[in-house]
Amino acid sequence: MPHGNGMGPRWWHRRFRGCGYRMTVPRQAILDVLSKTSRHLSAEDVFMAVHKVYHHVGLTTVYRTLELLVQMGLVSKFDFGDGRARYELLEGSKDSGHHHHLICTKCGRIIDYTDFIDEEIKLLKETEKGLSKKYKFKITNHLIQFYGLCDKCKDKR
Amino acid sequence: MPHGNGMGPRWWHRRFRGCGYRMTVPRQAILDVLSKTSRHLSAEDVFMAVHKVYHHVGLTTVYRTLELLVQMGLVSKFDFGDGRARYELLEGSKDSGHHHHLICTKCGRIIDYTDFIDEEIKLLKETEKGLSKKYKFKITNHLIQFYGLCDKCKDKR
DNA sequence: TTGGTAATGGAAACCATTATCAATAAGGAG
DNA sequence: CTCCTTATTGATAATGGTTTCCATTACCAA
Ligand SMILES: [Mn+2]
Ligand SMILES: [Mn+2]
Ligand SMILES: [Zn+2]
Ligand SMILES: [Zn+2]
Repeated sequence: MPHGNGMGPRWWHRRFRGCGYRMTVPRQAILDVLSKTSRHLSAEDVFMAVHKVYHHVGLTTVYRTLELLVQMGLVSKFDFGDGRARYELLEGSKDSGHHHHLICTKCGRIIDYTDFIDEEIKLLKETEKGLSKKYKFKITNHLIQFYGLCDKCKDKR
Repeated sequence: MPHGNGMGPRWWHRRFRGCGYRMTVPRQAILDVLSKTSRHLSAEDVFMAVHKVYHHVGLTTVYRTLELLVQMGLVSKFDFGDGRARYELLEGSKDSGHHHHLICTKCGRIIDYTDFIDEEIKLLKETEKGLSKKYKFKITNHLIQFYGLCDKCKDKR
């Protein structure tokens, strides 16, 4: 499900320059790949996709760039328990684009959902307030994942 | 914070035998270590603790046993993002003992909390209901972690 | 166009976890 | 208690995702 939000090469370029980074061919290519999928790609997935177009881009650069993008807040990094990190371009600036995951423990399918985010955010606020008071802990982020069986795996066997 | 709930060597022995497994010295030792701490130990942590008493127990066995305990439902396995799995004995049988985590992104401190579990469970139920309907997804488990700064790290710098 | 330096990529290192396999020992039968 | 079956163990090697190294390349401000 390729998206066509307002972001693109020009925007990224500005963003990079604004942070004092250079916009390079590998970085551009990696962002292109990420922006053209709604799947949760591993570093190697990204590498293979980029490699089809730019044979010279190395896996090391993919790792480095993904880490940079995460650090810049453009990309989220997840661990779904399959032994490799998975990356996903954050759409929209700031908090829009934030979502949670349903993970099928049988086939590994990942489902993004945003439907109930509002209620979860409310819970988050309350929890944050309570925990801040009790543990003097300043919450800056959260991770919520549900595990179970997807429709395809639920029935058979 | 060593706990003294109703479980112990005898109980574990029955549990193992009930599953058709043998109760061995390494397994006993690993359970002892896990039951005497409230920290979230890595496999190597467990190995080192066990090694002090039983020099002959190998790291491989620690990994194998921890995996077995997870699979038996006696131990939870977590990923706090530091590149190694962390294990924790589940106290109480069944769902009691279930809790969530506050993770300090600066010093790595982990705080268990159960205070707001009830509200989260309520949210979970609602979410589960909604998601089941919309995505035909059967939720069996969930992971909720809050990231931020602990009281010690919040202030300085 | 050029120079300073950030960025790159191939290879090697790293490191948590897993696979191998011969030796060991738990525990049921007798 | 002893024997026997076989689950379990542990030293070692292998695996595989991620990082580190470092000489080379190429952004981009001047
Ligand atoms: Mn997602
Ligand atoms: Mn815990
Ligand atoms: Zn599935
Ligand atoms: Zn801290």
